[in-house]
Amino acid sequence: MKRDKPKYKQIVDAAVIVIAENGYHQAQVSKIAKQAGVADGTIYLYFKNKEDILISVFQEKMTVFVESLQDIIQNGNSSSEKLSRMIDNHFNVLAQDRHLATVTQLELRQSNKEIRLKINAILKEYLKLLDEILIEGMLKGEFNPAMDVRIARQMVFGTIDESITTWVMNEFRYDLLATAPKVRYLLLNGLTGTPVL
Amino acid sequence: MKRDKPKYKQIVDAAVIVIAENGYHQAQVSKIAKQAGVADGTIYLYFKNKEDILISVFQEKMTVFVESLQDIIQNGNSSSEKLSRMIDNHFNVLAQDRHLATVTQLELRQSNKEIRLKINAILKEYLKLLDEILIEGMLKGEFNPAMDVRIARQMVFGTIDESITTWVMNEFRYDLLATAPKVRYLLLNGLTGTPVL
Amino acid sequence: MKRDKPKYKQIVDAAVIVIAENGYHQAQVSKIAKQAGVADGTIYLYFKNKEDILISVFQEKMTVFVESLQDIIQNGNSSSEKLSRMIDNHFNVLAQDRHLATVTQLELRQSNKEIRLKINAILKEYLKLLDEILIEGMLKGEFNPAMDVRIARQMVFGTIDESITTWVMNEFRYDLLATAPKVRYLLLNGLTGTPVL
Amino acid sequence: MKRDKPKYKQIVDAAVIVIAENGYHQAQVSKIAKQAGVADGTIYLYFKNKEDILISVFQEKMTVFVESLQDIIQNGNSSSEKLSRMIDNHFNVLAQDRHLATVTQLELRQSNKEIRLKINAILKEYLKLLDEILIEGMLKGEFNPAMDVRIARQMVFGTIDESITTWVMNEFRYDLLATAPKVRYLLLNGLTGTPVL
DNA sequence: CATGAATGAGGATTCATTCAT
DNA sequence: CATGAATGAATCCTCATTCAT
Repeated sequence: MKRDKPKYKQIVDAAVIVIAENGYHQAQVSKIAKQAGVADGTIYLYFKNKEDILISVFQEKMTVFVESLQDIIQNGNSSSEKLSRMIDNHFNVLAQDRHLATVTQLELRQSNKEIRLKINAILKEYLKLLDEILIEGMLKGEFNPAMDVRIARQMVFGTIDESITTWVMNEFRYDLLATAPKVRYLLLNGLTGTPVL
Repeated sequence: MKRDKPKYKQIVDAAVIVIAENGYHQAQVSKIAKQAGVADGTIYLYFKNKEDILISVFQEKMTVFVESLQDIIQNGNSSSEKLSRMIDNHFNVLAQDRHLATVTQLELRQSNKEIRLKINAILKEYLKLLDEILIEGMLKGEFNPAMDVRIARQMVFGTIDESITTWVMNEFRYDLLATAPKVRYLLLNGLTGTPVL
Repeated sequence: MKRDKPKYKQIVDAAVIVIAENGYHQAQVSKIAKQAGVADGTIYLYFKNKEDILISVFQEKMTVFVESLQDIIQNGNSSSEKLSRMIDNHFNVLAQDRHLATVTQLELRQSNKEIRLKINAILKEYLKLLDEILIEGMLKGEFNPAMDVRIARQMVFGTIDESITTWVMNEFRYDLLATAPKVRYLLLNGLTGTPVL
Repeated sequence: MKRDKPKYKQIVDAAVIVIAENGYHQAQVSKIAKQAGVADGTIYLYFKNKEDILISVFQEKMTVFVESLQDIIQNGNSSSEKLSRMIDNHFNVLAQDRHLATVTQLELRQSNKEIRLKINAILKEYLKLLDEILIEGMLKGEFNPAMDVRIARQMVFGTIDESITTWVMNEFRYDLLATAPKVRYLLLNGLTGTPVL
């Protein structure tokens, strides 16, 4: 499997650095090759084309999220606790790797529709796990049993995503982690803090 | 004022169509000119450069949102009603113009950092109005007076944005408008539906 | 005759200023029109095309040189005195109008071969008068009767031209007029200062 | 060193031909590439941009002049002999390569100020060698010890330049080489042929 | 496996000129 | 006579990808 060869990871990591430091549109294949310490042509022994590199970057990094989330789901207690830990984990990973945060929140979104669709397909696995938490919570009565799961998932993910993107756009000027509990609280209770009928 | 001349609007509208139908990176100036029914050079009598066209597209269309929202704020009753109407308005405008939805949710985000920053600056005005609604609601006791407005705003906008983007990515396959009341309900009440302490 | 109409001269003078201040390649028709205080289209009521403007500039200004030289030839005494006065005149006119010097020595030479050929045709009249002085001097025995007039003319004109061009290129940093007598002396006596057999 | 690679010279030579045959403003990069037998993109592996090609053309060809002149200075006897050989050499090189003559005398002068300044800097080396000959001759008493070297240099170079430019403009219709000894004679003895006091 | 020199398609922008008013 | 909005042709350069070594 090519994904186990050392140069594969070498190139993926080089891509993250190059994209974070130069921006999506200035991340030429030759720059990535140089950063990875290989020749331009070598890239094409491990990746079909440039698009394949970008998607692989997302895939490799997403794996970390998915695995953490699987662990959280298996070892958590209540659904709201799982949700909290999912939020914390999401914020933590990106707060600790600003290169990665820049790449996922800003740069990779500049890719064309085709790539974005493939990225979204990869993201789906993560969102499916989120759905699991939500559904479990609904069944258990922790979450509103009448809510639309899709909308709920979009609210959770959209809020997290928007928060982190804003943080990146503001050049990491404030403490992202302090935001996590507030996000959790607001997602659970909504704007009113008490149910509106 | 050039922005009042008919050709200005003609070109902006042409740009929306061309970008929606061809994608951001395939939206050449010559295509926009052709769609607008003017010569390539005419574009440059109304716009400084291609970037200026793209920003103007966003600005012109954003004006519709901002003006509607200003109207909603002035004529609405309760804060939660204003929020509801804001959400409805946002969904309605884009549900009725799929070209525009494609452009704002997918294509325009492929632009480079410079353009994105300018787009974000325009967006701020809209978000400021959203903040007004939220703050008013907190003062009136309709919204949780203890909540962090920034996070609340990110939740509202992030949820709306994520919902619409998903709809566009799924190629408009379901009824977006049916989503609006659910989004409203979930934003107000949160996942639990009852306050969690 | 169009050349007697006030706007004709107005445009020619505007062209000199615009070319001197912006350079040949930045001297657009619209800039010349603006400087002349007329509309772009008006230019074409007085000139066939842009090339026609440039040639007219040279022609109008060359007239000054030619008329002065005709006067010098008619009123001078010895041939070497005529030559001296011709040199002085050439240096004087350009020393007093740095815009004109910039235009004739640097900017107008950036024009294409076609224009340069037409400019050279206009220059010929001036060079013919120079030939007259030289031939008269040869007949009178003031100048070497055995010399090749064409080469002699090229030496005189080439030396003057090179001197003035160097002065313009050095941004008028030294006194051009102090150069005139030295040029005259060297042209008459050559490098040796005494005849070489 | 890129300048030693065969393609470098190949492209420079192609540029001379293309410029000579099509004129400066019609010498597109793609034409030069085609003439050189390489792809357009290959040009940019050897040259930074089009301006770099043009300057390199002048530099490469000027090197021939400078090296010949250095040889002449080292191996010549009297100063006037060195001057004669310098003149002969200048005329010879251009008489034998009409493409080059067209390019240096007419086409390259159409370039913008930036390029012209760089070309002039290259030319200075050549003129410095000319100054050496003149100064040596003054010290030895072969040339007028009282003359202004700058003016003398301008006379020598201006005369040669004017002669060759005229020849090119007249489309090589007469024998340039026959001109060389006359130029030499006139430069040394001046117009009078006998000293004027 | 690895290299890196070579390829060549593709697009924003300027500006001389026209012509309806 | 005068205007100035509109025209549209024309070109340098980048960079993903290939393939001979």
